Amino acid sequence: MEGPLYQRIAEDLRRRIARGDLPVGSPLPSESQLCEEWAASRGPVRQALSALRAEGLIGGGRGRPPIVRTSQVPQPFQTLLSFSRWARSLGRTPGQRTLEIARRPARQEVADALAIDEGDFVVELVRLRLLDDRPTMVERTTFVESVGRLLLSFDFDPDKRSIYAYLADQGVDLSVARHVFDAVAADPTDASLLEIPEGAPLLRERRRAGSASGEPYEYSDDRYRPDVVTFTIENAEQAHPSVARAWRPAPTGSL
Amino acid sequence: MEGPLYQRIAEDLRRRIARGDLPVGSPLPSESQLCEEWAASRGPVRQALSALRAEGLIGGGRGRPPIVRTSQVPQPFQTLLSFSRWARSLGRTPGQRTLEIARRPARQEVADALAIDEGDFVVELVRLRLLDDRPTMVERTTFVESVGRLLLSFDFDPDKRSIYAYLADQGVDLSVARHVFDAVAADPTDASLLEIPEGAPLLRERRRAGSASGEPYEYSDDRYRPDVVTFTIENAEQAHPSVARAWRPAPTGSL
DNA sequence: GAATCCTACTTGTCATGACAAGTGGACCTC
DNA sequence: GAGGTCCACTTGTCATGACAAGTAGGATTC
Repeated sequence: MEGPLYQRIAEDLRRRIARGDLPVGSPLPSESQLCEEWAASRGPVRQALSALRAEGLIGGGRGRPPIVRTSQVPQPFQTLLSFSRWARSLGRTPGQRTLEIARRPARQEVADALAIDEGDFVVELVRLRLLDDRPTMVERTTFVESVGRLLLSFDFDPDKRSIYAYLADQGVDLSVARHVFDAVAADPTDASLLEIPEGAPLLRERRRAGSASGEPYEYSDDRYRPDVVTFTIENAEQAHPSVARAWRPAPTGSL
Repeated sequence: MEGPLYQRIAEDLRRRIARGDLPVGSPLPSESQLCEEWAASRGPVRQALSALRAEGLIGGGRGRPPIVRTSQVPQPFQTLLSFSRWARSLGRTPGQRTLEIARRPARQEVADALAIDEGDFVVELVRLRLLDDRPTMVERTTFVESVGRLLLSFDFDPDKRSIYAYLADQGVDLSVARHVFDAVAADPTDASLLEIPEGAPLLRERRRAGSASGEPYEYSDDRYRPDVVTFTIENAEQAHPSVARAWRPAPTGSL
């Protein structure tokens, strides 16, 4: 383990919480105990605890020791980015049928989103995503060519493996994303793939994702059956909002 | 000004930034200067700067002074809660036509959301919301009776004043909310009010808001014209997500 | 003139010490 | 036993001092 002392302390505590060594509801070691453990002064120890507090992992306050609040902080970024990872985190089985993968010139809308010129080559991927074998979402993703060419390689099968896991292995840094939600009517393709009437309302997520420096790598137009998937924002006056994609088990799910 | 020193320092800096005394892009006073100003040690000063950094107000790093990044931190909670406040923050003119305000027994779905029994009395409010006189959203809001009775009072006109501002004055503490997004087809009422064909896709936000202790006060079913309003989530791997309601000026807005 | 080096200044990290404020339990009193 | 008091222990806040790491600009060298 490297880095500053306070980060090592925080990392160690995070691991102990995640592994259940420090179960939910149990108190953390007191500051003075942590100081002894690490032969550190209170500065780095308090900095580490402050980081965990900001992540929502621990609570507590003056006079009482910090309490473990939750064993795992939700990871909204990965959850919103990868359909298959999200499905598995819910204990459901993701599936997919790749309908088309093509290298072609970018349309205007795509070029705008990816900050390239109209006509520049991009790699487009159209997939039907399934949840427990039920048609759930039609995904039309466009990658800039430098990233997309990795997907055209012969040793990658988009029906077997997560695209994002594969791209991460290849060194593609996807770490910022912007999701815009609206509603659209199902076009004939959507309707036949999702097994709904043409014109039925679909929840559309348009996503642009890219590197930390803001360079866009992918643009996607995803259309969900609203009776299967919803998106949720939890919001409090004095806290950071949390966002999540939610699966709707019953036809008329409650809020 | 009261409270701990570091909070007073942070508050003072926030005010200086908000008032334009420290414009966007300009460097803050160095830590040592702040120490002199406040006759404080580096501890509280750094704690204050750290708070501003967490709020996204300032940037900077080792070796370079902190830079003002933005003069006002977005307030996603209020922005998502109050339509009129959101509209005004965009420089647009909100409008509204109250179609119905009634005291009646709760339906099943509403009772579930408000954690009351079916048949308990609630106050329902149906409003058409306008943006620059264009029909934008149909809002069907239900309040628990203790809150709703405030709206039935004669000295409140829902077409003149923000409901949330009024309720806040009356001591109603709305500070946590949960928003669930999906898509629905416009029913005949939606269609005629929003001036769209029946069956057209609408972006639906179902919102439950309540007190900090989790007691629900209102449940709302809001249906937006997707060509006017979208919702956006900005997401980064190592940062808290930010959420916003967005106005779509052009018929085919870009991402 | 251009590249390099050096230096003053900045923030990041950590140690040590001190006191205030709040909690919870042991203890005592009634 | 009920209630109040006291005290040890916790975290919150702040001061002081030190060194590391990074930046930016001037001085030096080529």
